[in-house]
Amino acid sequence: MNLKQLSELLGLSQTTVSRALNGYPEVNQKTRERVLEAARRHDYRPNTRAKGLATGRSMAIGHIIPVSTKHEMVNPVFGDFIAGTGETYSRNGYDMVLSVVPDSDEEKAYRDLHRKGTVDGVIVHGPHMDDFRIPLLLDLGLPFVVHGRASNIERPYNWVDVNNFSAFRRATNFLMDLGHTRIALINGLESMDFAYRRRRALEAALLDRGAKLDTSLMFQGEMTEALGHDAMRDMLAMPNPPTAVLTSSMITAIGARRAVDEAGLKLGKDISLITHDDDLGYLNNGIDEPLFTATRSSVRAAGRRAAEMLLNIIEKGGDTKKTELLEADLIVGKSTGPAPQRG
Amino acid sequence: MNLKQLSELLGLSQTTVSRALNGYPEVNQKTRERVLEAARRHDYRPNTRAKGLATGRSMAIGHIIPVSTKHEMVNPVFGDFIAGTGETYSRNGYDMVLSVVPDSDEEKAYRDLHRKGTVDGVIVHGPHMDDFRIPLLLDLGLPFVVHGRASNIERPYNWVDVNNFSAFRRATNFLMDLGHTRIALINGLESMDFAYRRRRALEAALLDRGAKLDTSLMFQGEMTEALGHDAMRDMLAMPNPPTAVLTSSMITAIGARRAVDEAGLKLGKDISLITHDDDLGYLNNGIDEPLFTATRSSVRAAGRRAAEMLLNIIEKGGDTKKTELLEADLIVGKSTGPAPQRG
DNA sequence: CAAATTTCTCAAAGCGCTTTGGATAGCGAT
DNA sequence: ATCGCTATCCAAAGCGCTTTGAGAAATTTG
Repeated sequence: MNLKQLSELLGLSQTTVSRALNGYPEVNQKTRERVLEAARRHDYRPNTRAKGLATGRSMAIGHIIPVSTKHEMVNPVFGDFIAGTGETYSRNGYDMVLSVVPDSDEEKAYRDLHRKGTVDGVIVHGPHMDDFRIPLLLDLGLPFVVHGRASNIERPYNWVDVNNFSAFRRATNFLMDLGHTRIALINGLESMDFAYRRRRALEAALLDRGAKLDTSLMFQGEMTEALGHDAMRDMLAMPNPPTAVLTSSMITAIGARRAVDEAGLKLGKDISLITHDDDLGYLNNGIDEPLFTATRSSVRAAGRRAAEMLLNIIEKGGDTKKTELLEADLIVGKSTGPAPQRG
Repeated sequence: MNLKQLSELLGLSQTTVSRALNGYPEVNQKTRERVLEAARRHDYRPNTRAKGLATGRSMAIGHIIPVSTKHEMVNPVFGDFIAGTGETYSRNGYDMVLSVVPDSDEEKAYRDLHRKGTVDGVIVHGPHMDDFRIPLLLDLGLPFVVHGRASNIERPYNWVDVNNFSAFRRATNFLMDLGHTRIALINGLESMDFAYRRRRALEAALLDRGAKLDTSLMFQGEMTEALGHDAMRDMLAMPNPPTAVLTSSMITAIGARRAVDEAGLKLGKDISLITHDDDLGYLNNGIDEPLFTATRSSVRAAGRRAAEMLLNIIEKGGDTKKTELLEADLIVGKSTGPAPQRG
């Protein structure tokens, strides 16, 4: 059933039927009802492509996921993030189109999405400190929102980010209040902007109180369980191990905990740990009392906000760039305690 | 730059340019080269919607992700699976469109995707034993491939699945060879087909050797860390705890390990554990020696296979249904050992 | 050299929708 | 009766592409 058939069936023109369905005023109330009723009865759905061709809109938002041949890993946070964006899209009649491309083709993928008119806008994931995608998209003129920020980029753009700096500063201060001064960091790759900010926050908080940052306690890498485990194991084997550790993800925290267990130590007593918690559905940090003390910020909620911002930009236009900084909660759990006294 | 402009620029008709670009034979080699060169130089990309409208194809595959308001959880496996499908799609010029919908609207979502012509086919995730989506899609006539199977459905359909039954039977036999007879199962929700099959496999393997299945050792639920932890903790508190446990996911296995650690026991010595491992990028099961003994099958590879099957069906047609059963590897790691002798 | 093919190119229709620019009818006002 | 509105409706153009059905030019054949 298409528009033509529907209109013939009703004895009306396509124009009138189209207007009736799309809520234009210049159509009699009676006919509008007749049209709506017929559309419902025949389960009429306008063809997306035809509609898009006529309106110049695609009613779709793109997400590009680069995969590297070296470390072909999908960010575990990704599923929850797009669950958030996706909710917003479908509530507003948009589709989400995902492109999984080799990272060497990433620029081409954005250009194609734009030239081919597949999407009305895109969301950029996991920005690096100096991310080429931002100037690229600004130049293309394709509406976009970045989940995160890129420290080295001057030109304004739209973003939604969690305040990584304040979160990790608070976490550091919390540990120092408990008497910790040797604080390690098991971070994501510091070419990623969020990781860079977290490290800087730790550094700043330590300096603020006259403590020093020990670079031998700084680890970075893909945030796997193995990274957390190996880093923690190596630190515990040091002559002078840290008394507290910050980790950038629940997954690395779990790995770190394994190393602590293996060493026969107890988390929150022998060594303290604070992790960042993206509040992923399948990895919740304890129901009643949280397992880990954590800086928590729902990545799913961030997805919702980013999508809302993008749709708003696409529909309302407006040339001033929008930004939104989400604050993380500091949730106190069982993994932190006073710094142990050295004998 | 669109077709019209490009053809005017070349002094050719749209017909000829279109044919030259799409590789039709009835165009002079010289002109074809001229056209291709001009298209390249002006970075011409045909508009997706216009092309789709003309051809009746959308060059897109849909994935529908239902979210329940009760347990709004995104399957952690999902990210890797669509990484697999997505690779195949983009290699073949297809887009992937994702729809996140409240589970109450799921049927409508499939119908809409079909009526609106948004996609040429869909992939169905996580089938239940008696999944309404399969007859629905068969009736709609929308090409689809199921990742998994639905035990209670008779009509043939296309699927790609891992052999859950043989995997869990092998795992059970492996444990029994080590002397274990009290074997627990921490499963996914048994309304899910894969979970049902795994339980049946355990049951069959036990019966085969004259052992009995103890229903008090059977757990099921969303496969979270907490499920694994709580189930294991409860079992260890039993008067007669199991000596071995099967888990359905790495995440629950991690939770189970935590309970074992908390009880001061040692995995692979005091209690054995075999988990199913979907070989997720961020959760790899040890580099050199696997942490957990596991039945391993890459969900990403399954995604690739499912996508290839679907594209093949869409392009080649053919009415006989295709199926593909992937075998899981049994990987021996540190979490299993001989059954402890009771004092 | 004319006729029959083959090769190459094009104009125009069509995909299913929106939107522009009228047309028509009804109605009170002149 | 005429005019000016307003309220409704419609025919047709257009979005950017593919494809059908022909025509012109080049080539082969008798």
